[in-house]
Amino acid sequence: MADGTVSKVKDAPRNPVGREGVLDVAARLFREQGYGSVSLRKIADAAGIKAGSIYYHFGSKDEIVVAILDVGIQVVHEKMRQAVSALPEGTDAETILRAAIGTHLRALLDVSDYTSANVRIFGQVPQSVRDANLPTRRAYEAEWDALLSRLQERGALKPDVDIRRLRLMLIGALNATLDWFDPDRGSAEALSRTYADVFLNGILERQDS
Amino acid sequence: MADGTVSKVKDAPRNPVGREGVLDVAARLFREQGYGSVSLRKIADAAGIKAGSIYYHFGSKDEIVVAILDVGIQVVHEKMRQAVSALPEGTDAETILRAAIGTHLRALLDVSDYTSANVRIFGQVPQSVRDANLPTRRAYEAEWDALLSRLQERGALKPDVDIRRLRLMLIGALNATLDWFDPDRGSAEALSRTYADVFLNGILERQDS
DNA sequence: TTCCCTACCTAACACCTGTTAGCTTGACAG
DNA sequence: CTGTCAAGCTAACAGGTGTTAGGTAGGGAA
Repeated sequence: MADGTVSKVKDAPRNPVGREGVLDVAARLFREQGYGSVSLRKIADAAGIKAGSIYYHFGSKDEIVVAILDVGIQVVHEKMRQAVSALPEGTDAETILRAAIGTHLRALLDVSDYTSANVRIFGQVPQSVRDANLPTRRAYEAEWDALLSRLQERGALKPDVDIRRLRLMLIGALNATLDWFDPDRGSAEALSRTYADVFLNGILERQDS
Repeated sequence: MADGTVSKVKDAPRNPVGREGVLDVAARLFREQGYGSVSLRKIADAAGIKAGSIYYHFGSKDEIVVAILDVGIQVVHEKMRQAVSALPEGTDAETILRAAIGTHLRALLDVSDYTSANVRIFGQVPQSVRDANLPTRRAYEAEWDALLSRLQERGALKPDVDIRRLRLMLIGALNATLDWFDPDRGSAEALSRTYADVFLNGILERQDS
């Protein structure tokens, strides 16, 4: 425990905000206010530093935004992959889909400012920023397409639905919740169950009793 | 037909852009580029006038945006109401819902720059502007809630789904298509059929054969 | 002709934006 | 004590923003 030099162990050295601190603050602001109304000075203020200092960590505003967009997708991608692969082999299609839907929705509504910021601002951001985020985005989309294709080939999904279109509908619908979700009216967990109910079985009462 | 004075009939007097011309151009730009990247100078340029001249027709930029948002909802509201009330009495729930869904989606994707602009920029606009648009929006939401409630009371919809939540899910899902819809990959008409299929009956293959 | 009114233009304003260059601070290593 | 280096500060820049005051062209009415 005791050694010659003091060093190494830092109690509260000066607590610099740092690159990650800036990113965290920026992600929260982008989620709350959208892209257009968040300036570098707002980010700096909220982080407790001055606007110019941001350029010590980032080369441009776009660089911040791209970083946030990428992390946002990586978070939800990783969580979704883990949730699905944690299920025992031979799990039925309904359970798998419920897990995937629930994970995506919780990442969006409960867990990550980065993921919600991504969904919120992707459509507001310059084309070059969108392009930079595309590869990451494509990877997540491919994960969903693979999952859905597997289930369809297994005969669990209706055979006539186009996978790409189904994925766009599904993720689009889930992402849209960000505009109106209110935790006081029910948890993300409960909402995800409702979504799964509707998407899996529809809303029509069936008369095959 | 013929009268003393020439007057009244104008062939092509000077063709002023006018208030409506500005609105039309602005709605298109907002739909294409979002709220943040459309300045008054861009609107003026596209309309063929100078920025200052816009203030002859509008008191502020917000006034333009509010006007566009309101018209956007009114258009789709009117069309949806007409489409549903044009159906003969006693039409089955599935047909009614397909009509409503199809009308909303076509207004969004085919018909109106105002409606698509509304969906695109509502989340990017200052709070005061959103508030100004709320009454119009509420009226359209009420129309949907009334429709869905009627069908649910009739026993056509599953009884355990909350109407408000169902409406948010449905319209949210439809509006999300604006982010990815590509007319080269299929018409809005066809897309609306797919949406109705999924929402009405779900995506799971049923084994009650 | 004279007047009016609509629809526009010109030129400027105060403010905010992203970005840059150069300086300061504080912790640690030798 | 000295030097180094990460982290942040100050002050300014060029350009874009919404907005305003005052001027102007041109058609219709009297």
